[in-house]
Amino acid sequence: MTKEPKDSANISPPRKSAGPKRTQAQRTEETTTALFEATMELMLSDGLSRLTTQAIAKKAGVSRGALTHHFQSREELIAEAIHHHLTALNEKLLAFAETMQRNETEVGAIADFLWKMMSGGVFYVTLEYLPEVRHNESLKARLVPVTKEFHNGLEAIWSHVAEKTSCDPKQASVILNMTMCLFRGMIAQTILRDDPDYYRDMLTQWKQILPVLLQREAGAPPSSSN
Amino acid sequence: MTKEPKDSANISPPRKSAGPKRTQAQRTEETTTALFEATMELMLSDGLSRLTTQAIAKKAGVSRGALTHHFQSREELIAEAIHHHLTALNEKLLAFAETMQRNETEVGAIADFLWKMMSGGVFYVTLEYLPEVRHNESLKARLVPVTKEFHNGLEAIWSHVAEKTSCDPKQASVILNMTMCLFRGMIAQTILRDDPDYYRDMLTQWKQILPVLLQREAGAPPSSSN
DNA sequence: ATTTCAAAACATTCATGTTTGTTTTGAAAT
DNA sequence: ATTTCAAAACAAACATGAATGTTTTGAAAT
Repeated sequence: MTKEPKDSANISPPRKSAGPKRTQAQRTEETTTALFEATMELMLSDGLSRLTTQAIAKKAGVSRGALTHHFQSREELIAEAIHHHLTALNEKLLAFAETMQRNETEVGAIADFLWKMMSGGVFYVTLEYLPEVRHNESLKARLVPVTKEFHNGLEAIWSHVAEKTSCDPKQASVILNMTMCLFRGMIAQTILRDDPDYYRDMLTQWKQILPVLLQREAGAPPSSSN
Repeated sequence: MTKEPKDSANISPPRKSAGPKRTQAQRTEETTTALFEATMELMLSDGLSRLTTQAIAKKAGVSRGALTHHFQSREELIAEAIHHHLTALNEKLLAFAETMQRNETEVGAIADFLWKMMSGGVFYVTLEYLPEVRHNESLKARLVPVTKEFHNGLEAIWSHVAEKTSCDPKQASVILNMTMCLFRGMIAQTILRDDPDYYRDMLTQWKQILPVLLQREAGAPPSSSN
C-alpha cells in the first residue's frame, strides 16, 4: 500500500469538479474534445511518433478506458483530432476573409496574418502528420476533403485581393498560393536552421515583392514558354 | 519518378557470393553502405515510423545481427544513414555549381535543376526525419553541420547568379533562398493536394518572375515597411 | 591463432487492443 | 414522487504482438 495509482488527480484541471449534473451528450462532448485537444497539443510538443494513448488520456484528464470507449483505435482518435483541428482552422480563415470584405486590407497585412497563423505551431503540426498521410491511404482520404475546404478558404481571400489589384484572378491565385508554399518551406527550414534574421529578411522582402507581382501584366497572358 | 533498379536489383543473394576475396575494411564498408542505402530507400517508401531494423537488414541483404554489430542502435544507424545521404547530396550540388562556372546557365535552368533534385524524393525523405529532428536534440546536433554545408553549396550557386545579374549579392541570396523555400512548400503540399497542373503553373510562373526579381533595384535599399 | 565480421536464438520492453468491472445518467413503471 | 432497470460513460487490469537490444554460435580474414 505504498502508492495508490490515483491517476488524473494532479494532471491539469480535474475533470471531476466540472459539475455534478451533466447530461450524457455533454459528458461525451467534453471528454472527446478534451482528448482532441490533448492529442494535438502532444502532437506539437512531443511529436506524432511519441504520441501514446496513455499520454493522451493522462493529459486530457481521463482514463485510457474512457479513451477506448469513445474511439475504436488510436489511429481513429488521431484522425478525428486532426480533422477537428483543421475544421477550427478553417473557421479562423473564413472569419478573416469576412473581415477583409469589410475593412480595407492590403496584401502585406494578409501575408502577415497567414504567416502568423502558420508559424504559430500550425505547420509544425502539419509536418508531424504529413509523412503519415503519405503512407496511410485511409488517413489521407479522411483529410483530403478538409484540406480542400482550407484551400477554398484561401481562394476566398485570394479573390478579394484580385479584385482590388486589377490582377488576373487566376494569376493572383498562383502568386498567393506561392506565398503559402513559401511560408511552408520557411517554417520547415526553421527546424534545421535556427536563424531568425534569415526568415525576417525573407518575409519583409516578400511583402515588398508581392504588390509588384500583383500589379504587373494585368492583361499580358502567361506565355507558354516550354 | 523514383526508380532505382540500379544497384538494388537483387536484394538478398549477392552478399555471400559477391567475391571470395574481400578485405575486412571492404566487408564493413560494403555492408554499412548497403545498410545506409536500404535505410534511406525504406524511409522514402515506407516512412520513418515504419522503419524497422529487420526490414532494413532484409532489404540490405544482411542479417539483423550484422546490423547490430556495426551500429549500436537503430537510432545511430538512421542518423548515420541520413548523414551519408546528405553528404552525397552536397557533392551533387557542388558538382552542379562547378558546371555552372564553366557553362552559361540561366536562372530558369538552375530552378529546374533544384526542383528536379528536390522533388525526386529528396524532400519527401526530409519530411520524414524533420519531425524527428524537432524532438531529438542529439539527431539535430548531428545533422545541423551537414545541413550548413548544404546551405553553403547553395550559396555558391547563388553567388554565381548574383555576378551575372548585377544584383545585390545579399538580395540575390534572399530571392534564391525563397526559391528553395517555395519548392519545399510545394512538395509538402503535394502530399495532400494531388494536382500536377497547380504545381506546373506555379513553377513556370516562378521561373518567369525570377529574372524580374533579380534585375530590379540593384541599389534600392529595403525600406522597413509596415 | 586470434581478431573481426556475420548469423541466429533469446530476452525485454512497451504500446496497443481487449476484457472485465464500476459509476452515472435517463426513462419507464409503480 | 420513488423505484427499477437499461444503457452509456468511465476505470482498471490483462494479454498479445512487435520491435529493439543482447548473447551465443559460427565463419572469414589477418
